[in-house]
Amino acid sequence: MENIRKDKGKSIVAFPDNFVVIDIVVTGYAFIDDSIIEVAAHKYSDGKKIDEFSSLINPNITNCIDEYLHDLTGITNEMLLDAPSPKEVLTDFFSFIGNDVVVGHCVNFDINFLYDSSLHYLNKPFTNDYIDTLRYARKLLPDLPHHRMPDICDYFNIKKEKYHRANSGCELSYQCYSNFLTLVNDKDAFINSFKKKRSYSRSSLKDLSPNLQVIDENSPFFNKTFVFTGKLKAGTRKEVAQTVVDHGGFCTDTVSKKVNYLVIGAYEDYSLVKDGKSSKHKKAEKLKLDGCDIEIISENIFYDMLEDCE
DNA sequence: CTACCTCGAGCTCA
DNA sequence: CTCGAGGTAG
Repeated sequence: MENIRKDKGKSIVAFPDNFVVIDIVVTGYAFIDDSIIEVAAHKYSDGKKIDEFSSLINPNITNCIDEYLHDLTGITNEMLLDAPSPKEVLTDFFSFIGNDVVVGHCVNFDINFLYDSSLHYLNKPFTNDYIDTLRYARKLLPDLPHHRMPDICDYFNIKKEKYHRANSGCELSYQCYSNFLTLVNDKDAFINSFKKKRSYSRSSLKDLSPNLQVIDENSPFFNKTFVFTGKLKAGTRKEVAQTVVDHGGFCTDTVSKKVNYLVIGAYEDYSLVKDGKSSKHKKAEKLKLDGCDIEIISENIFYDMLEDCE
């Protein structure tokens, strides 16, 4: 399990003058059980296609194309009978690609398949760096609900016929790639947008406001401040916090002197929590010893309190 | 507060 | 891969 495909190339964001668009057709998504039955590669230099390669592959597995796959691709079992062996095709295919950067949509998937096949049939890894237009799509068109190949083609008005064949897959990937490049105004900014550290912004429970309705001043929640730790059975923390607020209470993310209740959910399965108590739990116990008005209650007691004021 | 870690879900590929 | 939602430490 460790260090799988350790010599695999990197997924890069770049604007190379020379690259090779690739696409493959496989019998399914399982890397171990399924086989590559077609490959294609289109070589580009300074914006022009200068060469191309494609071939079916005979994996030597009888009837490896079922009805579904035939309907999808148009490839038949008979067509594969005359095709060369994986070893022959892959040798020529990798030789054609050379050391160029590889481009494709969700090409990470193709790379993984090719890596495994290369190891298996040629006894060497596939190490080329690659540009995955799926990453570009998600970055440049964040509002699109999906970023599958047909979605991207529709967005750019690219005609997609028989795109489940390797050659047309290359063609479509290239068109998508070109269109994405036109959307990039500032190359450095684009590259940097992939390097940005992820933000850890968390919507705080403090800012929740009551959902409407009249607030019962006699409710045990009224003007009381709650903090949660662990996973709650009743739903997400925010949802539970909302009900507290609706009953006139407050919620925060941190335990302090102003907190009246700490609700203990399930956190045994959190690997981060050592010696059985979360940091919030320990802090609350300390505050209680110091004489603060803070109650540590179980999740179930909390739900009982909720029921009592329905 | 802010910064960083980690687990899991959803996405995408024929 | 990316992100949301949990955690921790300073």
